[in-house]
Amino acid sequence: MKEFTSKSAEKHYYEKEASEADFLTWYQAQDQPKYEKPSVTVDMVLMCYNKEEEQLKIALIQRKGHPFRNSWALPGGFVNPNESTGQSVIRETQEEIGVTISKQNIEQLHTFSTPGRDPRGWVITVSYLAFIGEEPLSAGDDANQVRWFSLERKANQIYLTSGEIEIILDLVTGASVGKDTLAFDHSAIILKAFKRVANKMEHEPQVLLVLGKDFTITEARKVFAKFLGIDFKMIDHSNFKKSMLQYFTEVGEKPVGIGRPSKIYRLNDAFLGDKM
Amino acid sequence: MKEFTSKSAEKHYYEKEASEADFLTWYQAQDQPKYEKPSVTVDMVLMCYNKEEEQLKIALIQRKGHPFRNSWALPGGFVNPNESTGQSVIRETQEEIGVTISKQNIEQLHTFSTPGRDPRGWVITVSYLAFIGEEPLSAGDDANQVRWFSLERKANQIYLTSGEIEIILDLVTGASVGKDTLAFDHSAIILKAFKRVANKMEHEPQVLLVLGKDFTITEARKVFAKFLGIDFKMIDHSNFKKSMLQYFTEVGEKPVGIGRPSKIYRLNDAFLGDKM
DNA sequence: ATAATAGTGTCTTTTAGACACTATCGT
DNA sequence: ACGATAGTGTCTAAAAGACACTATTAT
Repeated sequence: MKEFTSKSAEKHYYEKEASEADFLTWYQAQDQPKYEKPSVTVDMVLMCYNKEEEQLKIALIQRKGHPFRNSWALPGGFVNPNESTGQSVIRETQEEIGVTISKQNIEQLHTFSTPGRDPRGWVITVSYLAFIGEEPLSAGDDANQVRWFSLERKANQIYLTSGEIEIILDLVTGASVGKDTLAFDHSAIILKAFKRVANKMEHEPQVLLVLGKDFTITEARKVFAKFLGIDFKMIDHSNFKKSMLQYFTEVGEKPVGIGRPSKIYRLNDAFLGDKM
Repeated sequence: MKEFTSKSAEKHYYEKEASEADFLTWYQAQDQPKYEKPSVTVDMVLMCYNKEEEQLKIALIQRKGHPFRNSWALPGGFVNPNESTGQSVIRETQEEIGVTISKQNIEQLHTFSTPGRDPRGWVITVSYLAFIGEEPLSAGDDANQVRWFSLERKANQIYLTSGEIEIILDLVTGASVGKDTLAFDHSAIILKAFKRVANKMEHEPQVLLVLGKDFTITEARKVFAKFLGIDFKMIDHSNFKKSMLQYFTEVGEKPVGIGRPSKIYRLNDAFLGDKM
C-alpha cells in the first residue's frame, strides 16, 4: 500500500494520477458518505377510467404512518440500490396498490426537489405516469386504504373525490384550494401529470389505455373530453374518428348495448411501447 | 423520554401513534441513514450557435479527475443539501464553465438512474437543457479544459467535434459509434436533449435563444435546419416567417452585410420564462 | 449589371371543422 | 315508430406549402 504525507495528497494521487482501476478500489474503501446525500423516492400517477360512471380515476393511498399520517398520497416509496427509478416505481406500484405495470407503459414525468418538500429532511422524488384499464386495488403494508379517486376537471380546477373526501386543485395557480389536502407536494405532481396528458394526447393517445386494450370511438371521445373539461358531445364523432384513425385500428364489433353496434378499436403498437 | 421494550415498538409508536411533531423529533434523532442512499448529480446540456461558422455548439468539459479522467463530459456535479436540482445545475454551470443562466431559461430533461451508470457506485443524475448566445467558457477546478463542441446532425448521426476530437452518436440506436466517447451515459443525455428540441421547436421556439437576444429570420431558419439535419434553403423563407411570426416580434433593422438589410426579431416574452 | 440576401404576394394542397345524412339497435 | 347510439359523406374555412416576384445591398 502506498504511503502519503496527508489525506489530501492521497486524494490528489488517486483522482489525478493513479489508474482508474486503482482510483475505484481506493474510492470504494473510503469512508462513505463523503457528501451528504438525499433520499430518493418515486411516485406514480396512475390513471384509469370507469366506463359505467364515465369518470377518470386516479389511485391514491391513505398513509398509515408519519409524516402526513392519514393523508392521501400518490403510491410510491424509496428507491433501492441496484434499481433504476423506473424499476422502483413498478415495484412500489405492485407492493402498495397491487397493480402490475410493464416498463413500456410508464413515462417519466418530472423530478421534484424543492428543499423542504418532505418534513423528514432531504428527499427528492422522481414522478411517473401510467394508464391502465380499471382493476381492483389492494392496500400494501404502508397504507390504511387504497382508493380510486374520481378526477374531474371543471373549468380550471381539478376535483379529486372519493366518498366524503374532496380535494380540489387549481390548474392555473397550482395550489390546493379545498379543505382536504394531499401529502407532500403531490398536488403539484398530479397537476403536472394532468397538464402533460392534456397537451399531448392528440399526438400521443396513450391515454386511451385507461379504457383497457379495446375501446369504441365514443369511449375515446369521452376520455378526451374529461381531460379537456368539456362534454364529449362537443367533440364531433366524425371529425374525431377521421383524425384519430391513424393511431388505432379496428379489431372487431361490439354486439351489445343500445344503438348501432360500435366497432372496437385498439391502439397501434407504436403507441404502446417506446415513447420519445 | 418514553421507554420502549424494543426498537421496533418504538418505531411503531412514533410512526403510527405519536403526533407528527413528535415523530419528526424522534426521526431526526435516529441514526441516519436508515436506508442506503444514492448520490445525486445534475448535468447541463448547454447549447449555443456560432453565426460565423454557422454551427450549433454544445459545452463540454474535459474531466481532470477519475472516473473518466481526461474524457469529455457534460458540465455538472453533485447536488448540495438545501438546494433544488435546478439551483444546483445553475450553480455548477457557473462554477465549471463560468456561464450564468437564470432559472427561467433551464428546462428539466430527464432523470437517469440505470444501475452501473457511474463506476463509483450508486449515482443518479437529473439532466437539464438550456440555450444561450455564444460566450467564452472558463474552466473551473474540476476540468482540464472547457470547449464549445460543434454539434452537427448528418442524417441520423450527431457529430460532436472540436479540433482533433470527434464523437459520433447515433440518433436511432442511441449508441456512441466513434472512437472517442463521452464520460458516463452523457451520450444518452445529449441524444435525449437533441430529440426533445427537434420535436418541439416548431411550437416552442426557445431554441432561438442560441442566437442571443435578437436575430434575423434567416438566422432562425439556419438554426432550425441544423436540428433537422437539412440545408437551411430547404426551409422556405416566406412560409417560415409566416408561421413563426406569432412567436417573435420585429424590433429593428440590421444595417450591415451583403444583400437587403434584414429586420431584427426578438422572441416574445411568453417564450422566455414559464415553460409547462 | 449581377450575385447574394431579404421580404411580399399568390396560388394550391392539405387539414380541421361544421353539419347533414344514413345505419342499427332497444323500447 | 322513436330515441339513442354509431358511422358516412359533403362542404367550407383555415393552415401549410410551393413558388414566382419584388427590394436592397456589395461588388
